[in-house]
Amino acid sequence: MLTVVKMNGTKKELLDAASLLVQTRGYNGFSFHDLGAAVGITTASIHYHFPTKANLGQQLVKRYTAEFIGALGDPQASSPSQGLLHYVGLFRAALSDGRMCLCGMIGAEVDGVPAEVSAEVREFFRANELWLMRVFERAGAHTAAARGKARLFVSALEGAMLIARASGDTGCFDDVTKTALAICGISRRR
Amino acid sequence: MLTVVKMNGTKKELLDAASLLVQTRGYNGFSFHDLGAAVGITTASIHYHFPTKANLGQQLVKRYTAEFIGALGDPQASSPSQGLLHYVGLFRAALSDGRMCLCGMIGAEVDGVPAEVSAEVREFFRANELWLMRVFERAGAHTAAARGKARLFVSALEGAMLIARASGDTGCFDDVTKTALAICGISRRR
DNA sequence: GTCTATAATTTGATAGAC
DNA sequence: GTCTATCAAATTATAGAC
Repeated sequence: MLTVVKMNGTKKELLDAASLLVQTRGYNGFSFHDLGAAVGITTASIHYHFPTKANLGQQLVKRYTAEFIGALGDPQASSPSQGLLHYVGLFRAALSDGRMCLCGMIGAEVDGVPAEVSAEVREFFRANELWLMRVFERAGAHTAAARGKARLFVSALEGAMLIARASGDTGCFDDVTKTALAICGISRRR
Repeated sequence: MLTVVKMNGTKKELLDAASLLVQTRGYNGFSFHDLGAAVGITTASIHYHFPTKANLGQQLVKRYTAEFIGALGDPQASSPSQGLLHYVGLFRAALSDGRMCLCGMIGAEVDGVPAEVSAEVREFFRANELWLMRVFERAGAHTAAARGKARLFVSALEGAMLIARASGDTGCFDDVTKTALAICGISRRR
């Protein structure tokens, strides 16, 4: 079960700053020094809030997943095409901020991060697939077809984010989402 | 222009081992010690072949791009659907070996790697888009539509690789390529 | 080409004062 | 909660012998 946890000021600031660092440089691309400098405290103080870097990473991904799935809301609350647009919007917002999806980033590095971190990333993709499947099911797809569309959709968005950032061309992402939405979203029957 | 460079034994072994390390753990997920241990030499000896880690990364991506595009061959040598199957096969082979695409990996980490490395990654995606565009153009698509399909196709494959590895489920990749091929490849007109 | 030795910095982490 | 001080290990890199 995904639950959003309340927390005090500094801990939230640390998670926010760490999120930005991971989403731009990767889990192994930032140090406690970088993080402390971003928030204005020493590396020793970070350890008061997070005993280890692995624990920080785990809490980071847990919070991200809970907030992401929470922001998605009920997959059958609106029309399928509206739901997909909403879904795309969450990824697009991160990209506009210069960020990769947190779990897309750590998912790439999967063999280079502690096991407790990668385990949380797996949960993120499981939850995403489920949410998208329900959208496609509402649109009339049966389970297998819905899973296929869900996997294509999330793959295309993660890949498009990655390539848009690597290429320094945000338009690449918009091209892909436009095509993906046309295929999976508003599939008018002739 | 992309050219494949001849090189002696140890340097090739280093590039091969470094490739595996980057494709599994990321550029910032391995050290010269890891690399030396994999090849059986000391970190000091690595510096004889590559002055810096950034230079190693640059040569790594250059070689990868040249070999990848070289393996693709002429985009209009066979039928579009055969060409796309061949393209998918290159990604699938890496995944079967437990690897992410080298440039997909570094593309994610783009803000956390030296500029000379990220520049080479940009070139990889530019070359991929061009190759796929020529395939879709041969299939009858005009420039804009061909670019849209090319971007969707490469995005879906990179994203599917990432998620398949993160989820520990290779079937995820096969699901996506099957759908992507059905959409982009053998699009029989009714 | 590869090694030993070494250097300079960085990194994740702990102890204990305030 | 945050700091100073400190630590051990890791990391990239150089000098010079073989």
